[in-house]
Amino acid sequence: MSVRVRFAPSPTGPLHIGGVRTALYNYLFAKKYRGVFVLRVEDTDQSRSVNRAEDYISETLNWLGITPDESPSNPGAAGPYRQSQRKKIYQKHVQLLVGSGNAYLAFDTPADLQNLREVAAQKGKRFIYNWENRKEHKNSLSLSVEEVNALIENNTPYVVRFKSYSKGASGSLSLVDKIRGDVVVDTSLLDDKILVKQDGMPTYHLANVVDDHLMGISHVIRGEEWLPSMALHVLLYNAFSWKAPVFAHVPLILKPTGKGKLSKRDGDKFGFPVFPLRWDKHTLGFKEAGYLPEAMVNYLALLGWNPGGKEELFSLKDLAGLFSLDGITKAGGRFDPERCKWFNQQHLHKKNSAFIEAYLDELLQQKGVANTGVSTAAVVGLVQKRLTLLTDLWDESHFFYVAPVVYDEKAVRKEWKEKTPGILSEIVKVIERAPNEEAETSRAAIKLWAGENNVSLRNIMAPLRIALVGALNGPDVFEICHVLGKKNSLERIRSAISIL
RNA sequence: GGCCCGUUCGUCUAUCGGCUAGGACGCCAGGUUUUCAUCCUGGUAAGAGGGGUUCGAUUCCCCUACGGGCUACCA
Repeated sequence: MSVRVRFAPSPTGPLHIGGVRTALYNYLFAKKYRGVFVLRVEDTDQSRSVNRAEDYISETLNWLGITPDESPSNPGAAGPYRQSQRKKIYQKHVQLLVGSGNAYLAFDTPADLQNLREVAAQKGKRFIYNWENRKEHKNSLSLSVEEVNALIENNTPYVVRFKSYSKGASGSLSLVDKIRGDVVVDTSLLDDKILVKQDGMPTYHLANVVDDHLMGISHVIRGEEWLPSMALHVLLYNAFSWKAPVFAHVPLILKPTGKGKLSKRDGDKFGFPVFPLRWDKHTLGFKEAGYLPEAMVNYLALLGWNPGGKEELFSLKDLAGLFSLDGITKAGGRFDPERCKWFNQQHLHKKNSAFIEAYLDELLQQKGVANTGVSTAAVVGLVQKRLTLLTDLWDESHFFYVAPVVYDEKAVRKEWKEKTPGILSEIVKVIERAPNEEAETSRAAIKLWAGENNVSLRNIMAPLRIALVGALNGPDVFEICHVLGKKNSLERIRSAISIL
């Protein structure tokens, strides 16, 4: 059987990290079995759909490198890939269900239902529209054919409900989830879910089942929040006499601390992004926060799944080769920002330096730093291993481009002594005399001078660093000198001597 | 409340009846780097509780507790 999987988000806003992982698992599964990864947009709720959201989803998948094989913008033979464009298909199929007695028309208004709920709530119960009471409501089961026809003639709004269980039938339904194993449900506890809304649009349940079948989906890999609906969906497949796909419900991603699943607001609360890309001014994404798509993919893949070995650093390609539904965890996993950062650091260190150089060049342009003659490649060479986030780049490299204007107070107090200007003046001469600008040349020359003049290296290195960087951090001092160039370096030392 | 799912170090996880319970993040200590970071070495810390089954249970079963999800004319 050929593998066809789908990621079916609802375009109601920015895709969040849990959705991203579901998409990733679908992609990995498809690639592992040389199958097809479909993107289907579930925009059946007109009131909640946001135009921009569909683009956002595509951009996110592209950024992560998990591009769908079939999608609204790149349709295959199973289109259209937007549910709002498949209305006729659903109408046709729901007729089948009504015709076979598996579904019926219900004329109860939202107000009616609200009322029933309130009455039940007063008795401390919950109203469920099902086999126990469906005959008491206003629907094509309780009304005569003439009454129903009259209502339809009068354009009375109605919904279509699924007849989920009938009295006397066996309520025990055994379901199989690839991750959880057997799940037995009592279908007499199910309610008669609405299949088609008053506006003629299908609900998720109908659209989902019809589309998955028509699009030839072999495996439904989706979030655990759908587990309770699996029985309804299987019942629907049965009602259509269709073979149900394999279901795999993946565990949810939980908040780093506290209760519940990760939500939009947790980003602000914990100070990390929860969205892949920037959505608006207030919600920036992992990308803008300096995360690499490789790191996101790696971290997310391993949150809720693992291949078993001790290796943890994987590329998307590695993961696609290793992926298996069997390795998915049953329990929900907490999002750990620290661990996510670590993955980013690791991938950043492994990243082709040309990528970081390009990022730096762009950054310099943004900062309005004119051509300083400093080699971007050389800077990245010294600085790449010091990055955790891409956005650390300026912190780590600004002093290559902008001479210190202020000097770290604490550092100066500690390391800038009375004799320091004198020593540095001599160092200036030593550097001037050096035959070339190589780091090792100046290192050797200064070491030699220090030895000859009985000055401890500490009294040279720290002040030198303060003069060049403005603080006591950064790469090797001589390497900095080398990248800065002799002229630049000497200027900085002289200027520090005069200022401090 | 009802229904469903889950439960190994603080966190992500390995273990598919034999365990001195392994790895990773974090944290702590040491080393390298005359700085900081990287890197290396070591340390810290766990199978929710109670019953079974078994020669033996983290592993299988039951109960309890706790956590999570669902319970819309939202997905």
